[in-house]
Amino acid sequence: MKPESVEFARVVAEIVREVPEGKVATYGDIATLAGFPTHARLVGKILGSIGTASSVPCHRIVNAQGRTAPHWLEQRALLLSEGIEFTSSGHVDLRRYRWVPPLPE
DNA sequence: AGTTTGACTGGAG
DNA sequence: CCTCCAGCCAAAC
Repeated sequence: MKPESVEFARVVAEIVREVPEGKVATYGDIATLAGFPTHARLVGKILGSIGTASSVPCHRIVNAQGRTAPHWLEQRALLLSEGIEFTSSGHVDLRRYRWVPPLPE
């Protein structure tokens, strides 16, 4: 099997779980933090395989444009309930809500 | 082993 | 703001 794929999926879940309420992260960010900057699409696939029932707040993950997933209509409502504001065109204001991981001094 | 697909990205029209 | 296009890379067929 491929330990890399399993590890990647595991790390992605770990990172997404660290995203605080009221904040969002992009697929590219998660992929980069996981150690694979070029696998943004894989992040989406993994989150999809995880499912919303998981302890991973996958609804806080949006694309680099601050837009919600095209095939997941409920996501927008979830973000709104966490206090995240959307612009008139329906995208998250990344300028204010993008999550920045805690830096180790 | 070749082709298609995708919860992406950034730029162009 | 919207849609389309090309680049990207691993998983699924």
